[in-house]
Amino acid sequence: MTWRVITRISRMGRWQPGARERLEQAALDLFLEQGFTETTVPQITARAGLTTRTFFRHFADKREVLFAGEESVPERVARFMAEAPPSLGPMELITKGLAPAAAEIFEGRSLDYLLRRRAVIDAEPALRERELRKFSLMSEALEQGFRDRGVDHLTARLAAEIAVTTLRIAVTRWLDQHGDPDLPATINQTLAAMRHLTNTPSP
Amino acid sequence: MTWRVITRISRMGRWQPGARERLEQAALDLFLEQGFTETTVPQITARAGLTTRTFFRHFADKREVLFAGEESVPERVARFMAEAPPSLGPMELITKGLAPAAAEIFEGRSLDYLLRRRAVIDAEPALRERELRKFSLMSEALEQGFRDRGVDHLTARLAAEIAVTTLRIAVTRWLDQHGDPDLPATINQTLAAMRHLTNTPSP
DNA sequence: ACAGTCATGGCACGTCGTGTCATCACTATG
DNA sequence: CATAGTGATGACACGACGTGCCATGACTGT
Repeated sequence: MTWRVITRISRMGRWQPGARERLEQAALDLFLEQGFTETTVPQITARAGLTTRTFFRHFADKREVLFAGEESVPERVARFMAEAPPSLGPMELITKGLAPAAAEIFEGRSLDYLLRRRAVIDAEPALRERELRKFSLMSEALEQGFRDRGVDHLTARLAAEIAVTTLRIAVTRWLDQHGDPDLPATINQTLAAMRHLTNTPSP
Repeated sequence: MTWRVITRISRMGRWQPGARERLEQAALDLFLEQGFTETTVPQITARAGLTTRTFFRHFADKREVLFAGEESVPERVARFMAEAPPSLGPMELITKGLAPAAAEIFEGRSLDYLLRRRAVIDAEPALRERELRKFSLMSEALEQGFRDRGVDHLTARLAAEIAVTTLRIAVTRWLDQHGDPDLPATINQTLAAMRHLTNTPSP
């Protein structure tokens, strides 16, 4: 019963477990209901049964509540690349590793959650900025991973950006199609299109 | 009615002309002296001889003062692509058009200004976010331009991202080398490296 | 000379994000 | 069982950001 939940939260408010998750859920719901800008932090914390100050202990700013868990992406990327066969060149590694890596990163989040989250982000330029930064951090981790594998600076940077760009476009297409071809398949399709485009001879 | 336009432009302000430019100069100087976060808007306006309220009439927020003039980039991109020979494919257009287009966009700004501006942006994550957004807007304009030339949706998106990525990396390298090989040459080098990377066969 | 236009000045206000200290539940230790 | 320690939360103050609103004064056109 909603009544019981609310009562328990309001009564035992202090130290109820899952504060972070409650904040994420309340924030996403409110952003969908009334928009990101129109939602204040006190509104989020009130729905989660917490105080404003606590919100900023869990998230650096109001936008970060939509990007929880992504801070581990760079180190996961680094581990993934360190474990890959050293013989693989940059483009080979992207071709063979991007799809499984992306599948690992996105596992555990439902398609419905991803779609609702994207709707909020796409509606707010400030949130799109933050999302671009997240991808940028991922690109930096990729670049470092390539360099650790002996790839020269420029090639590492290019390969990292190509990988992230492909992933971003593939995820967009995947969500546009409501997940119909699964993400790995969409990534490989996008990679194929990228190859075809860049291999076009210029007469 | 050309004389009317000129008159309006020459009358830039209530007391002293060039309010916008003074704000940009004061902001860049202060950001370099004491950092972006440590600089308040009242400090900028005090140095420029204006008030806080006036700052936000010229710039949407504190970060935008470093990106003045870039709001015209998307439409300039659109015009550039509309004027290009329709026979050129996406990759041909990038190969032949990116360098001159970039040269046009960056003309009139001194290398010293660009280097100091980059130092400020690189030191502040919030400013890097905004810069990523500017490139994203440029990419959207490019994508629309490709689609207007009859390119399919996915290829247009890929080509736009490749062009922007190449430009970004080339500008970074160009500034790293203090402008030694000029920007068009650096862009073409970067494009060559991109071609070489993506054309690598995967055994 | 007169009225209109427009950038600026000035003020109030809500929101964001942080510093600081107090409070309370849980835990370890004796 | 008592006590101190730990760690998350509550509560308050505060500066900075950004906006709405109206007043002011210089310039423009008639």
